[in-house]
Amino acid sequence: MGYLCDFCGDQRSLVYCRSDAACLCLSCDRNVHSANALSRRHSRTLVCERCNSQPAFVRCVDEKISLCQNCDWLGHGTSPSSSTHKRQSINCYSGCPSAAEFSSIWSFFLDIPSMGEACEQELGLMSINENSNKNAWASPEGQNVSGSAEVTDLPSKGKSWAGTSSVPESSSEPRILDQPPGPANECMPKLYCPGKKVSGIYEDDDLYDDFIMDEVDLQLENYEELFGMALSHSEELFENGGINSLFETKDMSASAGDSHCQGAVAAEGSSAELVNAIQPACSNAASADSMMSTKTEPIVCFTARQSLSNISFSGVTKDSVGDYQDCGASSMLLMGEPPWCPPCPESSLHSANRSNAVMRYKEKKKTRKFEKKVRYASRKARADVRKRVKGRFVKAGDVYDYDPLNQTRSC
DNA sequence: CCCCGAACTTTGCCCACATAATACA
DNA sequence: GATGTATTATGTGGGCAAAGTTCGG
Repeated sequence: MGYLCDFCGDQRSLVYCRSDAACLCLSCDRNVHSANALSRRHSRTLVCERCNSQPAFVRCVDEKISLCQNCDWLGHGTSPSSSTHKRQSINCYSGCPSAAEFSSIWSFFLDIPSMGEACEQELGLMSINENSNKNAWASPEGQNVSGSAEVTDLPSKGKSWAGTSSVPESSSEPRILDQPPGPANECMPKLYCPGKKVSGIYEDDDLYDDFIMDEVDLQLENYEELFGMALSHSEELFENGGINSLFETKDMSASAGDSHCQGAVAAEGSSAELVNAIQPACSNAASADSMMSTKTEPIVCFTARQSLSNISFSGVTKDSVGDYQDCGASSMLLMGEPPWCPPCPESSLHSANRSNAVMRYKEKKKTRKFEKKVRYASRKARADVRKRVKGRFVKAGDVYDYDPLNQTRSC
């Protein structure tokens, strides 16, 4: 990734696609992401104008520059003078927005010289016809209408998510960025802690009042049919790094009963408000891989499409649930109760069912095959016939204790 | 309920080498 | 820009050791 478009190698890259881990010019962005419904859902954002390699996460109003989290910290976190710069979070988009629509997403859109030019050239005649589905266009990562939100504390010091595995967070609630980046990752867990009133996240959002996973029948018995349909899709998403579901905890049983803060939830819903309310925890977030590698903070990102009473989780399959190690997320899904939901009497009524569900889940997981994907069949073929000593390859001609071909030993 | 040790399970590393990827002329 | 050569990086599987987990006393 660099200054030039990863696709055409000709134009300047302006947009970063996390799913493709690619920097693209507007023209290629449109071409690539109008190919099919899946690619259209790829979430994109601006490229950091400083390092030109990472997705921009915030825009410095004073400097008129879009920055990734790392560059933001380097630029604003270390210098007292620049730390007071006003910054806006940059939100993601999907679909193939027109110039006007870009402007509505990013109020600063036309302030970006290269964007303005490119836009006139490349997007002038574009429309959003193919995005008749508002959801595809509506920011899958939960930007608000303006497409940008002023934020205060940006995750920062020592938490460069670009290079490490921390997860940046942002809030849908506009906040002023008048302070230097503070300690990272403080906000995200708090956002979803039960019992903690999170200002701005829930209070203005009626939808959230109804967003209770218990209403969603996500019992284990259903997960086959629930996830089955998403299987192929999710595989592609996982392969492409376009992961909507990011799970990372170790112990399902522990987290299953854990009502305390288990992580962030990002959702892409039919309701923009819902989206706004919950997705920002992961919006503008680290690339999927960095999120995946986050060991310290359990992260749950799911995609809810459709009404709340009929949520499906794209990107979450029965396998992906298991693949991510019995995590809080899977338990959440399987138990039909969000991890941030405080214990309540009703939930105890279902404890028996839950135990059964967990048991069945564990058994299923036990028998599940972890299929390894072989990238180079030729290498596999060679490895399959290579002689070994205690499992290790040996030089040709050396004594061996295992020959896969005839299961004999030379010594 | 807590602690300890044994048994069991999971994870990650090692090896050689063909081949893919990259750099350079 | 196209081609050829040299160098570097990658990936493949079975066995082992270490780490982690479970379970019974």
